[in-house]
Amino acid sequence: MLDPKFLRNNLDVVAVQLARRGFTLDTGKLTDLEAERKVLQARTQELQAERKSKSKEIGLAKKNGQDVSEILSAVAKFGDELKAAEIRLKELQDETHALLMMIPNIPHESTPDGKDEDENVELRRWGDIPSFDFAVKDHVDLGAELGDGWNGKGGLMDFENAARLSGARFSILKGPLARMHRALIQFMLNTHTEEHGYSENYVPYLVRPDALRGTGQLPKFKEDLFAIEADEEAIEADKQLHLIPTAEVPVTNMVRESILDEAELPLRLTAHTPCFRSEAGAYGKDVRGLIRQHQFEKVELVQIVKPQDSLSALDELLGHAEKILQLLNLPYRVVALCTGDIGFSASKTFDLEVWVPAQETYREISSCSNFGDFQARRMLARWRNKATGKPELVHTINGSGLAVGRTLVAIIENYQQADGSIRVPEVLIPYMGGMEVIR
RNA sequence: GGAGAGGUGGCCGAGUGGUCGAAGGCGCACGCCUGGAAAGUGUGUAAACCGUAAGGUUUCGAGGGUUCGAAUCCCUCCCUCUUCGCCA
Repeated sequence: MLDPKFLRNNLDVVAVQLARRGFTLDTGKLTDLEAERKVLQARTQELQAERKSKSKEIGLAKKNGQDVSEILSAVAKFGDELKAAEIRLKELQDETHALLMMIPNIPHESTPDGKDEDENVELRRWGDIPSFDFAVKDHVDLGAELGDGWNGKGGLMDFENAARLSGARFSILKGPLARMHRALIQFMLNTHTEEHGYSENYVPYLVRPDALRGTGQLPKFKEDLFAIEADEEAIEADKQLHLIPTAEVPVTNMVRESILDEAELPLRLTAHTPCFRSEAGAYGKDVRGLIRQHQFEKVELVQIVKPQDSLSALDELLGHAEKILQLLNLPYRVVALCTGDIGFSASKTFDLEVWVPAQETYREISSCSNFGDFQARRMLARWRNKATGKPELVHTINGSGLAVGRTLVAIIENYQQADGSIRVPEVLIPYMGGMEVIR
């Protein structure tokens, strides 16, 4: 959420900044709401102050054994007006808040302008794109042909069977492929906790709407989430559980409604979780196979930092994600997302895109964003500034380190051999019980 | 799921209808003391919101109710702890 105070005092400036990302701010609506709110709030508070002082008078008078009937009737006179004012004020505040919750973050000044992903800016490339002296296959074909005879049928990557259980966009991994998937998770977590200073967390996969509002998935992106069936009462009480679309939600919300000591910062948190997304995007070659699933695994990196540190922390976190690709020797590039492509809550985002040989292109494998105080304000996550003695909003940063399924895709395709077998990346061999090739 | 006990400021903890946003302690900040530190000691220190400010409003798990007035009384719900049952 944007700072409501800043917003109403700089409506036109904010509108211009939001226009950079293609969002049209309804300034007229906000102005109208604000005008009515201001008058009403002043009046309401005036009446409340009146009631408060009168009530104190009554208390004193009673104690002194004086007659209070005169004061009582004075209070009764404006009771109805006060009640009506309070109700209307609440309505106005709720309406304004609902509007505010639908407004995306302001892009950071360093975020390049652009209307969509075509205008993202490539910053650098790493690694050598492998050349093959045979026709490369994609991971779907490779996976289906691997493990001949393994448990009878279906290859090591089986979408047909998964579809029978769960429908489209689910997958089954078997044998050494399932193990490599698990190996990747261990490898990523070990690297981040042992080399990059993150603390490991195990977190809930089901969360309440408040947590999702905190990080920005709600209220605007309800259709992308899987919700658990709940009765009217639970929904009314705002307790309906949702499957997490990313570990960002439970991990970032670990600091919600708290005031952190300055000495505790920065917090570097990591967690491996499954992620569930119901997004019903178009099918096509570029989302074939394991690329876009309703259920996938991810190792997430989150940092909670002081505002002045967030830009450098984003660079640092990006480096931590890059390190995984480097250790796996997977070629990738770093892309700065333009204003038209950054997510709702983000002010600045770098994507890591890994080389996918079968598509002869780079595909997103990690998205690292600085949210500024946007999520912190929604969560009421603060730190105590020693200089001022006051609580101030933290800044939040997160990124995938990495998406496990897509990393598996990248390994399968980049490490494929002419006979359809897959070499195991050097760093994963210990995690694979010494296995060097998957056949 | 049953029974019992609880949910108060950054933390602990007092407070059962009125001058309570709330004693006391811890922590923190600044000062005194000290060669320096610790100890001791003095003062200050909840948050959110409105307001340029002065100042004001709200908040004692959440929501509703009673009342001129609620941390305090009533109702509903949530959560935590203990215990029994069940279970991985």
